[in-house]
Amino acid sequence: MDAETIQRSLEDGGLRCTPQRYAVMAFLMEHAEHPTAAEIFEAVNRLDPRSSRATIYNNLRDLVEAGLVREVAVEGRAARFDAKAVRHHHFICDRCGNVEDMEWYDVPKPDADSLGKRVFREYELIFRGLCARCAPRRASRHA
Amino acid sequence: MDAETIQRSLEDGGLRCTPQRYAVMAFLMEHAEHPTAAEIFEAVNRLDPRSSRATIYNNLRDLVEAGLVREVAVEGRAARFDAKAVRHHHFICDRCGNVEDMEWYDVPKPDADSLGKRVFREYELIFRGLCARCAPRRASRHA
DNA sequence: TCTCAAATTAGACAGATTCTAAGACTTCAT
DNA sequence: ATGAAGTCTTAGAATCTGTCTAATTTGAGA
Ligand SMILES: [Mn+2]
Ligand SMILES: [Mn+2]
Ligand SMILES: [Zn+2]
Ligand SMILES: [Zn+2]
Repeated sequence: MDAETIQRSLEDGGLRCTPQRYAVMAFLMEHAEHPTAAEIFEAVNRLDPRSSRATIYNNLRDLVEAGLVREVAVEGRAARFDAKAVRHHHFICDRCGNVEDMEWYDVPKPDADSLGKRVFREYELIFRGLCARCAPRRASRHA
Repeated sequence: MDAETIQRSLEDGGLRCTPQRYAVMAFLMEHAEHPTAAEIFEAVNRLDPRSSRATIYNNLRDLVEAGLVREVAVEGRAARFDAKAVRHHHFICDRCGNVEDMEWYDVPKPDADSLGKRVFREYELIFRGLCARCAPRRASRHA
């Protein structure tokens, strides 16, 4: 992944390009597996400069607020993060909790009636079932 | 809500009808506001018999596994629960995190190609934006 | 160079959920 | 009715995730 590209996307989001912030963004742009904050912390600290846990969380928050990163909540597990490159839906595995990207397609938005006074911003489609790794051992009941 | 109905739905799910489990299921069937485990704990303990926190969580897990209850993960907040009466989508407020029901409508499932070896079980549509209560004060930045 | 806001840090803290180990309750076969 | 075996509940400890605090460092701009 080109350093220029990463730096530019931070600046586009109105964020200064600090070494720690750069490391988080770079890791997310290079890894599409929806890592958790803990995984990002571990990964970026295998190389210098070291980032503290607080900084990982601070930067993830900043990146999400800037719209550069998406946070995916998974029931009962740590949040996962995702550099929003191209629009896409998600598939979440019932068994292992893995989040996988699914090709984007539009679906009809809810009509004004059912929205009422709510202000619509976006939607996403979540598919559930068993991922390719879990499907074969479907019979076994526990992770 | 009819006691018979609640009891029957537990048995349909293959679960024994204990007083504590009944209390959780009854509360969920009578309250559509997607309560958290803590809210359920507090509510069912305003009357006897008392349920411990562990029992609330145990029973919520059992109910979810039995397919009687849905768990809704919201970024950065406690999980919310939902007796799956009628099929519906969800609207989640960006500002206050409230989860609201939206009328169900079908959308096209992903094609076999993009599913690959995954086993599809269900999908849900999540809308995001501002709820009716938050929309008016849209300008203010913090909850 | 100086100043000041922004960013980082270690560690304390808090909230949500799970785990543990013991006891109580059910079921079911005698 | 009795006893064994499994299921359920419980209090509290433990764990995991994420936030906060207060002190320090950094770096952009004057
Ligand atoms: Mn993704
Ligand atoms: Mn609902
Ligand atoms: Zn899986
Ligand atoms: Zn709201």
